[in-house]
Amino acid sequence: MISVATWNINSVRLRMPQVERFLREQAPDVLCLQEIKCREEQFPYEAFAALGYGHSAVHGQKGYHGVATVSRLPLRELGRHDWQDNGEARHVGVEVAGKLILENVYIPAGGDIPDRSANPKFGQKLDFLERMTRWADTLDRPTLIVGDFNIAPLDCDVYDHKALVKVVSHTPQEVETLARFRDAHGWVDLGREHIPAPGRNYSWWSYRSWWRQKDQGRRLDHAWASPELARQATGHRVVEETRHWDQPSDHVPLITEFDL
DNA sequence: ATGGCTGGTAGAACCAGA
Repeated sequence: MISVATWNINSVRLRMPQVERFLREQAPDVLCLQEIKCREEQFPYEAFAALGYGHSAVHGQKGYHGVATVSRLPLRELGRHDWQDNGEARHVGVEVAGKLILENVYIPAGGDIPDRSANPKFGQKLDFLERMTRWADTLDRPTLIVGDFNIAPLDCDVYDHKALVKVVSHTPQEVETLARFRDAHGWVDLGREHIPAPGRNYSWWSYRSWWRQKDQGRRLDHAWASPELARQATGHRVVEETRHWDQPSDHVPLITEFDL
């Protein structure tokens, strides 16, 4: 059995107490982090090693973004894609224990206005997805891709579909672009395999207080597997309680278990 | 109903998140 967690941590250095608690309580074999917000030399390797997570693949940058995969099992780094073609650190790929190809990705948020000409960030988000799609079309090994996709694909993945259909993260253009990525490889959305729609399955709530009070969540974080690997997924859960801890990330972790 | 919150880099207000 191999268990893989993914969590947008919103600054790994600030959030290490929460990460430690999560690893002690949930004990996944592998943890994929997004938004570590530090350079590689600033990453808390020693703290992870002390918890048993001595293997890591870190792709960081100063201040923003950044991803890291830490593991109790040996990792072999496979590479880092720059699907936005602008130097931002948003992906790292590894092989876990010679058994699992694991891609850790942080898809761009996309800014405020869902229009490529008015808002270049929205175009960059779509371009990122289209480059991912071309990459997915070439895959020839069972793969797991996890991370913060910054898209809530189903109507039931947001608290109010009608209210959010023009809000970046839930627009038809993003949902359709993500569907083309899915279809390029036949990815299986494990979150909805194990928690069928319209079951409650949010992974993000704004820090702004009334959003939290009204449970206005969105499902932005995902674990998608190749079809053959998806059949080996034996469990999947959202650890929602972390959103109620002190100084929480605005995202909560997902954990998927595989019979490997 | 409002994204009226949060983190990083600054070294005061910005940018970025989504």
